[in-house]
Amino acid sequence: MQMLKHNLFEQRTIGMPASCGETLFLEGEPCDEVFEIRKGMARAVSMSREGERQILAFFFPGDFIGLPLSRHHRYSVEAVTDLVHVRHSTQRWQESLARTCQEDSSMLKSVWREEKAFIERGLILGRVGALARLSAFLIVLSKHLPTEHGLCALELPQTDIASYLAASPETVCRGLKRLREMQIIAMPRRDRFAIQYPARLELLAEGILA
Amino acid sequence: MQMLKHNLFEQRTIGMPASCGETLFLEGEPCDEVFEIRKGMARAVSMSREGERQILAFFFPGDFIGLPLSRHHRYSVEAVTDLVHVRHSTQRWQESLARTCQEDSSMLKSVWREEKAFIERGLILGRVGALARLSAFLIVLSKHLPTEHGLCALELPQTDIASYLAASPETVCRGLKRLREMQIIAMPRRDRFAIQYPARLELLAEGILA
DNA sequence: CGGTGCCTTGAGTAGGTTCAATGTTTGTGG
DNA sequence: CCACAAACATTGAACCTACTCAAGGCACCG
Repeated sequence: MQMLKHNLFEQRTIGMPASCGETLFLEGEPCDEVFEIRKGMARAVSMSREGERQILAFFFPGDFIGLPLSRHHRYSVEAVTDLVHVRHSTQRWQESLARTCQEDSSMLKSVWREEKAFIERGLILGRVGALARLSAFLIVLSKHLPTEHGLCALELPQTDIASYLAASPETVCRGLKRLREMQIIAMPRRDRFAIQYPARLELLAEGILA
Repeated sequence: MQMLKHNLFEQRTIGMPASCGETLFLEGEPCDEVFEIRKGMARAVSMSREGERQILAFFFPGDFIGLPLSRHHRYSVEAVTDLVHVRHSTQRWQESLARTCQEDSSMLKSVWREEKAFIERGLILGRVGALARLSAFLIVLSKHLPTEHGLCALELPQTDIASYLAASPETVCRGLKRLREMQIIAMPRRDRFAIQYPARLELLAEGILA
């Protein structure tokens, strides 16, 4: 295991806490720091001039965000849950990128993960039908969320899901209800869920099942 | 002007032609080459298992695509119009990135442009109302397309627009008609358009105007 | 115990999809 | 040069989904 050597940013530094709702950085601010999520969940938010809020992506432990690809941040990032994160100096990140990107591509991968998060939403929003979008989202979520006793912790207001899916909160609520009734997911509590029939959920996500 | 020195990829190499409809690379292929668009227009396409086709992004002259952020391409790229492009070795691209990314961020910018293309679609798909999405798309397009006599060359089938906007072709057609009737855009031919009232188009895009 | 924020449910409506038919443009071969 | 085919664009009508509006329920917090 030489992973540690390659990437300065993986370990070593001490995580800082941020509490639910806190803003890590704002759209338009200069890219001085790279943020690494260690624990919890964050959201990328974009605001149109008239205050229309859109959630562009969610980020999970291991993700690096606010990469200095442009001079200023193109989106704000807020903590969805309480989280632990690390701030790295942009300059050191860039140096480390220069150093490692000839040998391996571990740091380019972190660039990729940021990009992937945005592509993912595009793919989800491109689907027809609110149930298909919701299903696709749950599948993605379940791969990132910590699981215990077979239950995913869904510490995410439905309003956020709605904003991410470009749907109304009511539609999200009804969609979840529908999935429960179809026994495809279980939700013993509002903030816990389990996928009971992954195959059927996939079918829904692909728009095959009604 | 020291731009040329920084980035190996900007000039010098000879462009190769590709004709309308041609595939530059396929989803799943290894990232051996980086593609630079010199002239024309390309589209990123993703296929779901059942053959559901989605257009994820459009690319324009100056864009670098197929960046080696992951081992395999996450989307296919096809020529929308006849185009001229350059293929760079991934290895040399990476070396050049390592060399330049300490001094300036010109190459990181090209990473950013790829990412931006995906974010852009997310922002557009997040809007409510087909007219708003279409308007937002036209605004973006008009900034990229070559203009002559005040007319943008829209060498883009409406079906592609529909796929990009996650709408049916009929809706796109009716939307364009509506914009023409409102005198916000002019379309003397099917493949030419001009924005007559940018301000009103923006309002539509923001969902303010009906 | 009352408040506040979020979730849930219902009813009515508007907007977009689908289906189907027609029109237009482009390219091809006679 | 014309005729025909294929692909794309346009239009209308019926249907249906998801949104809006509005009211009530639940849970957490002081």
